[in-house]
Amino acid sequence: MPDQVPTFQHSWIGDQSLSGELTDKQWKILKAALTVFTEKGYSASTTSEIARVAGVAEGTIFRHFKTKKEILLATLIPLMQNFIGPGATNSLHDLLLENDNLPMEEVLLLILEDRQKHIAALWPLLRIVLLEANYHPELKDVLLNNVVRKVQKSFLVFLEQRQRKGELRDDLDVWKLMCSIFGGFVTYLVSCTLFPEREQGKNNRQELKVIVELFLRGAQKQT
Amino acid sequence: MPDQVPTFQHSWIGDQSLSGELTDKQWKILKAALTVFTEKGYSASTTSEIARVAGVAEGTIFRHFKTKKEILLATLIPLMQNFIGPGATNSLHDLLLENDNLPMEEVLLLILEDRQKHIAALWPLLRIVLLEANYHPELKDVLLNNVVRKVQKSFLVFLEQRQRKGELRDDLDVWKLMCSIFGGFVTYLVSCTLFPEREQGKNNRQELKVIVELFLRGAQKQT
Amino acid sequence: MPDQVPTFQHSWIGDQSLSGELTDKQWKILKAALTVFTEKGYSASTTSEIARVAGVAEGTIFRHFKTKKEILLATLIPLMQNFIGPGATNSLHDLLLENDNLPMEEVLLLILEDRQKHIAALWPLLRIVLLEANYHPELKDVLLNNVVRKVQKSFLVFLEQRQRKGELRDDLDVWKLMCSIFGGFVTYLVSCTLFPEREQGKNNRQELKVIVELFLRGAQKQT
Amino acid sequence: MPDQVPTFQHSWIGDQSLSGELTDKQWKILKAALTVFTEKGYSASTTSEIARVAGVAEGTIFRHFKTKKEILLATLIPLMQNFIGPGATNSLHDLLLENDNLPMEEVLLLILEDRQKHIAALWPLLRIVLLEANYHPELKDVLLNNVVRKVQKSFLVFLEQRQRKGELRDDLDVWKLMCSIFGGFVTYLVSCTLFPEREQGKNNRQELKVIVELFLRGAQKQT
DNA sequence: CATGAATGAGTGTTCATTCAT
DNA sequence: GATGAATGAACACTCATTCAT
Repeated sequence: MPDQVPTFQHSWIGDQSLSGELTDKQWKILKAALTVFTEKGYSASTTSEIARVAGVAEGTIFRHFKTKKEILLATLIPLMQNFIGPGATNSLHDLLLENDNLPMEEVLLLILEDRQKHIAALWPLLRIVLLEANYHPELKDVLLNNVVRKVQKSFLVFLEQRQRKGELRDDLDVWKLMCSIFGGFVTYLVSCTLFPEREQGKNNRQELKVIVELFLRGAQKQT
Repeated sequence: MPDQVPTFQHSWIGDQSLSGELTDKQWKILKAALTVFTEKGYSASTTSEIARVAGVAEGTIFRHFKTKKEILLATLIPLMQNFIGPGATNSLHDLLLENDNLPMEEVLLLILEDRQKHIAALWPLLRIVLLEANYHPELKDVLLNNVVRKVQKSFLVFLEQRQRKGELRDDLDVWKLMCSIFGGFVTYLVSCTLFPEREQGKNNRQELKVIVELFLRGAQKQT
Repeated sequence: MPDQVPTFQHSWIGDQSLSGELTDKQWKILKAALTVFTEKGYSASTTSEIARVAGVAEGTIFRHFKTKKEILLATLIPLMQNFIGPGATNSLHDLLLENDNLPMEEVLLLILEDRQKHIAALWPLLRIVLLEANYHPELKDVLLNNVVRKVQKSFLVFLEQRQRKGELRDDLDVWKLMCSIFGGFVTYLVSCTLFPEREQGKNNRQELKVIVELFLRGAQKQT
Repeated sequence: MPDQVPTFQHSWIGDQSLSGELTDKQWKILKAALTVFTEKGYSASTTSEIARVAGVAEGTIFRHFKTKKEILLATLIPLMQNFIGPGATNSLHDLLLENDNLPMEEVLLLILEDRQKHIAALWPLLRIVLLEANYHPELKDVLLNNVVRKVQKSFLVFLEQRQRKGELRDDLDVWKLMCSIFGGFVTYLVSCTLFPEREQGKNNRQELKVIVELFLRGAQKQT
């Protein structure tokens, strides 16, 4: 996955790499750190293993990053800022632009399919971000501001548009609409992972369609 | 929270406390361990801090638990089996029994209010369980079998009843119904925590009502 | 082996058991200590294992012996004084008395056979005594004075008798005679243990006979 | 003693020092370990004392040796393979070659004198090897194969030669001849150490001569 | 007198960090 | 800049010894 990341463009931790350029060494170290953190979590990872995986000497790591914690931040924060965040909204944005005239139901299905692919590809990275954000406020802040809020915003914008178009109820808070569709969708993804037997042999697109339909028409039996 | 736990009645790790009785010392150690794990996570916690918090010598800990990991399991597994799991279903069960004749909408509201209180009370505990389950398969197993499956089941039973009564659509998988209401609800709770400013001055019960209403009637504008 | 030890009659370590009587508890502890020390050596043994093997509480041990080291001394010193030492000389003494008129060659054979049996029976005990004597001067003293010197003395007395009878050269130090026969014999025993394949299918008594014959007639080819 | 050891040329424990070169630090650690083990035995020695004696940090030890036990093996095994073993046979070999035409009696005397010096110089090392071989099969194996068997072999070869020359009885197992002279000699050495008063004022060479003479001519009075 | 839970100094070992080369 | 040996504080865990019951 990191191979698609062009370069870390914006901010950086500490005083190194202010230019936004990453040397080959730094790149190798961060890639290695991500691999190791992803497998064992931050606390259970050792700098010596990161060095080994990166193919550099242990001392070299501390020439680029003052502490182990700085490696964590230098790995995850740029990834959130430049990769997870943008990645989460860009494709969404394009998708919405290109399908502005499609009916709600179909656009939502496209969105969910796109999100599903995206999340699956990013899962190991997302997992470590979500886990470590619990113990490192710096991560939590960036996660909220650069990922969560952005995703919310594009969703909200989309929902508001459709609301204005008259395709969605306007007696309800858009926020709750988002909770509903997003929550239903994520819970479905999680339950597919936890209980894979339940989804065996089913058509994924068909299943997502049901989620969308349920969101739009509601659970109550029509009389 | 642990103060409400009467005694750990069922299983226990290793051969100690098979009777389900916890000595005062064991209780103190586990309570301290829970506190420390909750604050720092398992890996970053030290047995010496647990001992300090428990007010016992470090050696005492190892008289009761062979390894640090056993402390983790001995803390979280019984809590899941005897406290989180039952706590998650018991009150739900009673609630459903007592309100069998209430309309869907009202019962769901009662359920969500009850769940919200429950989750809020348990949050620190739930958080550490969810986090550590990522690194300890033993925890994941118990979490799935003693908590997740149980909660699902009571939900499903309830939804199926109402489906049979004709109050819910029967052209849909109950499982998806559950994903929808459960996901919408949890996402709402999470977003309240992450963005408290959004809920300020709002009536909680009123908000939950909207969630329920949205679930039942759907997001699409009625024509 | 300890079952044959009647009671520890003489000295005792510390102020307990001056009477020479051993309570049942003390007996059990010392027997257990001997077992454990014999298997793992003193340093690698733990008082908790001794207690377990003895079937008493760990605290009970320290009611009878002030320190772990005192257990070692209380176990091995009386055994050397009352069991190994006497055992090494008594049977020898009897054997010599009863066979005063037998020729040198035959008596020596009887002696070696008797010693071989004795050493084989005592080996685990002798081994721990010889090993720990290297690290505990108190043990070394008792070993020298109560075992080594005694064995030497009976040997020397015997050899001197035979020397006076004209059966042994009197131009040589009896001491050296003893070194020769004793050393040859012990080396033979050790090599039997280290290289058991070498003795397979051989008649033990015949082998000992060769040792004796070699000692008496020498290695040089007679012309 | 270690100062005479040039470098450890052959095998080594683990994957360090395969080249047979020892860094200064490794050398210091092993020398310190040998000192401490020699004084207190393996079990009673602590890695912290070894570090102190070696003049390095405790952590440094574990950069070179994975466990305490590996220190023991890395110390004693190469010493047996490259120092004790060869040292035990080399000088013997030369001695026999150079004195092939000397009479048995004189060669044996030279051998014993040489062995005596050798053993005296090596005694602390030999002692710890013999003691710890009782608890560590790996040590026992190397001791048997690289020391004991080698010494035996050179002895046996020598004795067989002399047997063929007609200087030793050929009606006897060479093995027993070896037990006899070797055992008598070692027992003499041991008794000199245990009872130094006995040898005071005596001429060592003269004493060894008696041992040899006794071995060759036997203890029986010639008529 | 016997117990065994409690102790805490000490153990072997790890690891983030430093620094001479 | 890169190295990797060295560090030493901290870690999980052990165990001889104590002492309230």
